[in-house]
Amino acid sequence: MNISEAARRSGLSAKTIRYYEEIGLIAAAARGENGYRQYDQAALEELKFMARAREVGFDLDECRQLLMLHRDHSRQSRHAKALVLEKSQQLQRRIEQLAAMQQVLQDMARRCHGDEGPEGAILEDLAAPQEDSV
Amino acid sequence: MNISEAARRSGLSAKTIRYYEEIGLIAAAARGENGYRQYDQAALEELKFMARAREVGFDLDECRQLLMLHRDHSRQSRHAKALVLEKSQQLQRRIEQLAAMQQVLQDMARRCHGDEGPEGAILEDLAAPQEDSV
DNA sequence: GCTTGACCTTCCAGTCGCTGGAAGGTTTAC
DNA sequence: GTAAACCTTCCAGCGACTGGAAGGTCAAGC
Repeated sequence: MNISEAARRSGLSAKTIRYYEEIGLIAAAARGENGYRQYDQAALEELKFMARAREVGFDLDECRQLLMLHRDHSRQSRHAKALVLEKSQQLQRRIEQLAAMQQVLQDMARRCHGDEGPEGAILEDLAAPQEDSV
Repeated sequence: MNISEAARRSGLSAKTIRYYEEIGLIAAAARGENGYRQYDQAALEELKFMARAREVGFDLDECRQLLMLHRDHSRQSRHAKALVLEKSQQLQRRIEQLAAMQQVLQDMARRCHGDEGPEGAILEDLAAPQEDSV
């Protein structure tokens, strides 16, 4: 299949697929007589793997590691597990951060009349946050 | 005060402060005889405002809008409230996304022996995720 | 056979929000 | 006097793409 079909099926954009190839993250695709990139099932699986790993929050370097583990999936799930656990903890921390921020925003919105008022509470909040938030 | 002191007190880096000035996000700082940037209390307040707004998740363009509202804080808290509510909703969606991802990672780790096994479940998961996850 | 439009290719530039580093001037402390 | 710690400007680079230009190819319709 051509690149746009591979893109559609993997969930990556054609641009992104070319980019991954360019930086050596995935193997260079086979080419047809016309020079077009050709993707077979195995290549598509790697693209899907990448899309999924990116979605789940791995950065490109982590994806590279996972993909390598995936390719020679002889053993070494320990590496993969460690990677996943670390990423999961990172994600947990990030979620907590965002939740705290969201709390601040909610408080700000709640305390703001939103119509007129002398000078809405929101901007005050950003200028000098409440003691008890975040 | 000089830029490093302003940086210390605002929570931004000196580099970042210069960058904000360069892109016209904050007013150009006054200069001393030696050409060094000088920050007074008012300037420092704007820097703090920026640091806080960034922390809370506004991008630079949103910060620019909020800062403008903050400067002529005559009225128009409606704009600020709308901005904050929208951002809060965005944040909510992002949190839900991340939580879903984290769930996937946790499932992956849980189902992975992590020592040997034929080929740990993690890489399988990325290649072909479980029907019931995400 | 010709045109149209949707593909495909490469390459270069830009995005966002900084960060690092070079090359040089100034101030402060010993 | 000199060393360290500031400050200045400018230019390059990060990650992970995205957009666009310039041009080649392919399939369908007339």
